[in-house]
Amino acid sequence: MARPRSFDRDHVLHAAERQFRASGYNGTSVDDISAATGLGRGSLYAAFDGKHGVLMQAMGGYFARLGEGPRKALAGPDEGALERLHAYLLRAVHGVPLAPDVPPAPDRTGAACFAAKMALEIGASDPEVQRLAHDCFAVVRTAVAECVRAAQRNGDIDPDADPDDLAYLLLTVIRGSDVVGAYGHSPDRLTSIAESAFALLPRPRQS
Amino acid sequence: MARPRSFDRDHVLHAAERQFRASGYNGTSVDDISAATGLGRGSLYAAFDGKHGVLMQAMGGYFARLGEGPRKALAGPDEGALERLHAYLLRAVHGVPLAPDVPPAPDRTGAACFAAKMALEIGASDPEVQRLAHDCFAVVRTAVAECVRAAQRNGDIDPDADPDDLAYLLLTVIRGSDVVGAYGHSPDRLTSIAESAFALLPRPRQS
DNA sequence: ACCCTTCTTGACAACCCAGTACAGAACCAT
DNA sequence: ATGGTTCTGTACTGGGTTGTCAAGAAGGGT
Repeated sequence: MARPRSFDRDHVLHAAERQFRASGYNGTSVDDISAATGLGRGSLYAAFDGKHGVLMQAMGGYFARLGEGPRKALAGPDEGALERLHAYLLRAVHGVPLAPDVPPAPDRTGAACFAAKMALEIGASDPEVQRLAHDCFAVVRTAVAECVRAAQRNGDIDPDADPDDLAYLLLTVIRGSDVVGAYGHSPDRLTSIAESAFALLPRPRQS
Repeated sequence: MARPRSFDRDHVLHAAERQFRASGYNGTSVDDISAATGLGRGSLYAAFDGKHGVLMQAMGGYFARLGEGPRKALAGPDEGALERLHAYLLRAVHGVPLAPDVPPAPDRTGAACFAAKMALEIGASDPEVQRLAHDCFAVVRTAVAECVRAAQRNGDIDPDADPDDLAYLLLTVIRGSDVVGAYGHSPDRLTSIAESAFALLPRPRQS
């Protein structure tokens, strides 16, 4: 018995995310968000509680999308774990897609980790953002570590290696590729970096 | 026959860099810079041409400091190249110090690469910043590649490995450690990541 | 057809910010 | 001492930003 919303919540949050990515948090005004999403100021404040609310909800959505990637790509039987890790690494360095049906980033600005980017800009003064970024890292890290353990059980990775250390290292490579790839380097270069990292994973000694 | 400056140029730029690091570019006002440096607005505009000028000069100073590190730490004879690379990597993941006599970062906000941070925030709309960040990456990358080549000549790294690929990978690890270490992870963790990366460098096959 | 609830829109006021201009202070050379 | 030149600090202005408010539009139940 009331007027329904005329916008799609996720669509709005994706547009806002694109805007935040392109201009940064402090570089985007509420009017920018309004223009990017098509919503008026009032609707934005009513539905998302203003600029910061939009950011938090957009980051929440990003976190959910980000978590799906490693969980789906890395979970599975021990057999093939190394191959899954390989495939995930190659995809991860190219970023997290906005939607499942738009796999490649529209341009390079969409590739870097949204959470990391926001955390670097305002995390120092915004504990919520900081914590969300930390969670984003943790979900990737734990999934990778679990996959490494599976590969070790299958005899594809040196059992003496510490899975958590390797996961931290791979997470670092993924995050670093965001930065390196952000400007001035081609996607091919990122793929090459991912391949190098994968190739250097410690294989079991052949006795 | 004129009044001399009453401030130290580098000191001002360091203070501005700290401020930019802490609040981001768009998050710091000219008044913030004024407060952090002690200079009035007029002096800032006369000496540095406003906010953007301060940023560019601060980034220029950072670039000079950044370049010194790998050049001094990595250059040298083939013998010991691997060890130099090891030492450099361990230091690099902890950031570039503001001054040679203040080696450790005061707090974690000072650790991440200043150029990368600024490029991520405003590089998309500021080609100058983008280029400067690219140069910062290149100087590290080429120095690392050169050191890898030296280590290869000395028989410490697999001669079949591509030095440029390895340099890109190590650069990525260093950049990634900035992001991972920015919030929520201890310096020990960064050291551990650097050690893991170093340990995985391809050694020559023992025949 | 009517009404009530919710959404949407545009405008408004208070505030902050970048950049400029002007007046005063400091310093050095003569 | 004095003058000229440069630096320093502050006040001002125009533009942009945020958050709020009230009036209008739209839809569903009765």
